[in-house]
Amino acid sequence: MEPSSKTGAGANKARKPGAPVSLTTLSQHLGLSVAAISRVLNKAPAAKSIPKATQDRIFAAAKQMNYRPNVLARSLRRGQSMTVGVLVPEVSEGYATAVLAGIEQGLLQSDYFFFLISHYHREELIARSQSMLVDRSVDGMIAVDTPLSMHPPLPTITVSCPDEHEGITNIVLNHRRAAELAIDHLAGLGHREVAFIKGQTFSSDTDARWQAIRHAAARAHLNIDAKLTEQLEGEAPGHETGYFATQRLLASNRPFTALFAFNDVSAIGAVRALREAGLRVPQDVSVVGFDDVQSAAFQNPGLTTVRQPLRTMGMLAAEAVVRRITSVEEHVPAKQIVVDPELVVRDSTCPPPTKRTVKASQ
Amino acid sequence: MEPSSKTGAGANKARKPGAPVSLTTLSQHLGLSVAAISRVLNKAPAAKSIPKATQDRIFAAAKQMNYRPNVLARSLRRGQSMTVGVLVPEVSEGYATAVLAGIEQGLLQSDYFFFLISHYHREELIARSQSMLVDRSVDGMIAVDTPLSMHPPLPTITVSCPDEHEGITNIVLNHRRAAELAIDHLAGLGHREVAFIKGQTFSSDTDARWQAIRHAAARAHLNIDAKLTEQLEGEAPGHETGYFATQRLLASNRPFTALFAFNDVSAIGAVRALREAGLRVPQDVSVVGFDDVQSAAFQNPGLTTVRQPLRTMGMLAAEAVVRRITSVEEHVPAKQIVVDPELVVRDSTCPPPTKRTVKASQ
DNA sequence: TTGGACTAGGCAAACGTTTGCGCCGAAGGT
DNA sequence: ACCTTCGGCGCAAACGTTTGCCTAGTCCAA
Repeated sequence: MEPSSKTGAGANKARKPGAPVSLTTLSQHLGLSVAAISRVLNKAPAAKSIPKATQDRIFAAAKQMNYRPNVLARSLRRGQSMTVGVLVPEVSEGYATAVLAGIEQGLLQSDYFFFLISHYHREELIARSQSMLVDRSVDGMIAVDTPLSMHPPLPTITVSCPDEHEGITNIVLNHRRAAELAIDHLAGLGHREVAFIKGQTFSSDTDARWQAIRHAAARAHLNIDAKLTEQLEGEAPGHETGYFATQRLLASNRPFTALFAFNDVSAIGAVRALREAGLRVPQDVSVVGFDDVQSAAFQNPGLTTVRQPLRTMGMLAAEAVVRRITSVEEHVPAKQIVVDPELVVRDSTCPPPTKRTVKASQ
Repeated sequence: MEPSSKTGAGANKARKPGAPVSLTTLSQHLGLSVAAISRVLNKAPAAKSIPKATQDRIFAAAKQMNYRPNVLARSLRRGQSMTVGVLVPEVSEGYATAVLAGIEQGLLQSDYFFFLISHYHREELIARSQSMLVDRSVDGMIAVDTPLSMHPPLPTITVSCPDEHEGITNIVLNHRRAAELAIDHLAGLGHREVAFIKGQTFSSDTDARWQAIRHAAARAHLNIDAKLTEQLEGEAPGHETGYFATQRLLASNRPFTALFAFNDVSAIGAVRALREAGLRVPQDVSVVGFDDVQSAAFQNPGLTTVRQPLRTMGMLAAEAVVRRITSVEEHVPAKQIVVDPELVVRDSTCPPPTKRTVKASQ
């Protein structure tokens, strides 16, 4: 007649041995209601009224039967999936990948998983990805170098996306400082004729970086020759784009003693183009990259570059999005989080050649 | 009294304007049961008995109210989450990243999403990741260059994991052919003293590749000098490992005219070590890499390498795992899927120097 | 007139959790 | 003796789907 024995014996449904063990399984095993078990296992406040002895029984049974909560059911009920969506231009070498590594680390620390989608900078894919992620009930989003197409209905953090969406926190590099590091380095070495390669139009950092460069150049009394600025072209972010941009630069037949590329990958392409034109790096032309991707140190020559703390930026993004998801209070979130660059001097820069006879040797 | 008007007027619960629209919302709007709507929207066989006019009404309302099925509820009910888990050693430049790009593409084509976890080759992390993924109710798994710790209870595809787990399909390179391509290339150029850098012990390809190399060397009547074989050491898969391995090779003071590295990343490190020792690549020492990662072409010199179709391997893995998940019939799956390598000759290889005076110049 | 067969759907159970509320007994206060 | 207050749980609804089974009407043949 006592309820425990009744429920305990009332295990009318025999469990298949292979089937996963649910709260119901446990409740039959223990002669307790699923409610009680759920509360105890989740250490809910209501579990306070349940005596220690019972709690221990519950924990022991859960461990012994290897109970694993069904995340889908829990998510459905709780209305949060412990999942965030991550949008990147693409999974390849370089920028986004390094950030992604940081995101992964940061999210995993808080028990969040993520769905990854790459959109190859195609606008309709960005839109579609955003809504697919929402449909998948992610709790938030992180967008890396991605111009968001719609205003996201979820907590969202962007990395290097300067378009000012309302209520979105942007993780951004201190562009001004970055530009000054590179420009001052080159000017300090004595360079006066510096060529520039700007980023693709679709890349979110392009404008901000360029503004910063102009500012830093003016500050260093360095003249920017419009004829010595080129732009990365094409969708693919590979080395070729930098290679071609440099070829165009060389074709203009204006002499330059240094080149500041938009990123390391294009800088590497640039080095190749210079070399093919018979110019030595750094003796004839110094080259400065941007990002400090892993392979930058192992280029030949080792690439002088402005390091972005990419992995850190990813971690910051992850922490920020989790904070936004879990914070109940709606205190207005920071508009941006600024991280600082660092100049890494390697072997691709040196003082300019003393005689001014340098020219595309052709 | 008619049921339609009754249910239609019976919309007792007013929907919050911001709340997502569910089947219930639609059913109240249409005066139909959720069951009918679900069947029609899913084009279930039972929907056949529902007239075209009603179906059209349903579709129209779903579109107009922008109904999006709740994936969690659906997954819970159906018992499948349309999600697979992907295990990689780490998100960085090189091997795993390229495979990952293929996996992403392949999965997205079939409307599968994926959870990504990297384990940094740490055994306890592999075990933990595997069970976390199972807890997240993934429908299957793909493991890239990962020694699985437990036999997975789910459809699983591995990429380059030769440990023979029962019922697992492994995507694998034709190692024999790969070795022959490289060895025959070097032997054909006239190299007789070839150094080798093997992979880290934890890397799944290491053994198979080394066997294949020995076989190919024997076939080409090329002697393998045990003193001229080194191994990558350390956990991190960066360029440094190749750099240090090459330094050890040089320290042995045995002359060699060519070096076959385990992968491109270590080959790049090797080039730097050689250069620092005063050796020119390729004039003094030819270097052959493996993988053909994106930056290989833009090394200086451009790296001769054995290309693995990494992206394709990822796509194959994705397609295979989807096939395994969705196939009802339990026909024994293929043990492995073999893909073919390709030799990419660039500028890091040439015939050996004619005079045999080459030696570590120090 | 009865009995299929077909049409057009509805009911309710399930999937596994979480959680608001309620119930019962015992202890304690007045 | 009665009321209150806990302690120790249990009931059942809810999250949003999917799906096996049912019903109510209609049409047609026997």
